Amino acid sequence: MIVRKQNKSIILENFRHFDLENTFDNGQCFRWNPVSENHYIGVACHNVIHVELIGEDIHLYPVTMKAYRQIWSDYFDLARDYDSIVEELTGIDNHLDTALGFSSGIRMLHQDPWETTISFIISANNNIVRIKRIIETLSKRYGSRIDEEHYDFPTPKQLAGASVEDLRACGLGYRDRYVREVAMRVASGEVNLDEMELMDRQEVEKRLLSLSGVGIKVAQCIMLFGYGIEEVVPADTWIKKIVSILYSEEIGEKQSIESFFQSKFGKNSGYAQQALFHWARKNRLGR
DNA sequence: TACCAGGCATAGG
DNA sequence: CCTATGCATGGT
Repeated sequence: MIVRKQNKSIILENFRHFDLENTFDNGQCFRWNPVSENHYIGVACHNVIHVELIGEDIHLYPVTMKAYRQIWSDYFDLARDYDSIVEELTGIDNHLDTALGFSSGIRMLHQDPWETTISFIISANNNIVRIKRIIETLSKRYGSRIDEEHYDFPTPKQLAGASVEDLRACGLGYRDRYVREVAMRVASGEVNLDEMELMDRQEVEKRLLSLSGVGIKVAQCIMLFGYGIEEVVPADTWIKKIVSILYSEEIGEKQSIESFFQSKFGKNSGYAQQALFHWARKNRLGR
């Protein structure tokens, strides 16, 4: 991989496996928006950052070489060899092959556990457009200003400063008290989401499930998108629909979707799940 | 206009 | 242990 700096940009030359739409509009993140087909802008890691495909190169800006090494290489998971992941997943199953073709170039972002936790509490029984709107409102009202039009995701203390009524006014619906309770527990230090980075899956899952508004599906999303635990398979309505339509003959009578995926697709089941989710949602499977 | 959305907490069996 | 139900709000 050739990385070079030009003015205020970091340029990844001739970079493979980074499709902007398939990465930023696949339901893993909520603060990225298109400027044009080959240009997205997002708020992540306390910054506003552009990602633009120019020719065969990916441009990240404004980014210093130091920030690239310390923050963005990890956030965009740039060191990972996605070609080998796709290669390992190809040829197992016709449906997955179709989904992988449609969902090419997805990168699994390494997102902040706190932001991921609150975001996926909000995601419960909700749609992606509305989830994004709510998170934008929370950031504008309680987050720190980054530039003229962008606000950072609120810190635990900033969010804990909002009452349930304040939160309800952000359009959270019945999830207002979940968000408040979790913000209070994290702000007080009773729950430390960062130290959980070092724990194993079982312990992370147990702790996440102790948070109000976090059930198994939301916990799995937080583990996959916030803690980089790749083998988890969040089973939302789309994945359940996929299984019922495409794999009902194959899956065991009382087998969980996760164990079905893991036995079929192995350690990269989380990636397989994300490709199938994206393909099903964009093609309105079963509708 | 109904139905649905990256489900959860709670009550009842 | 299990399944059933209510839930705020707005997108489609």
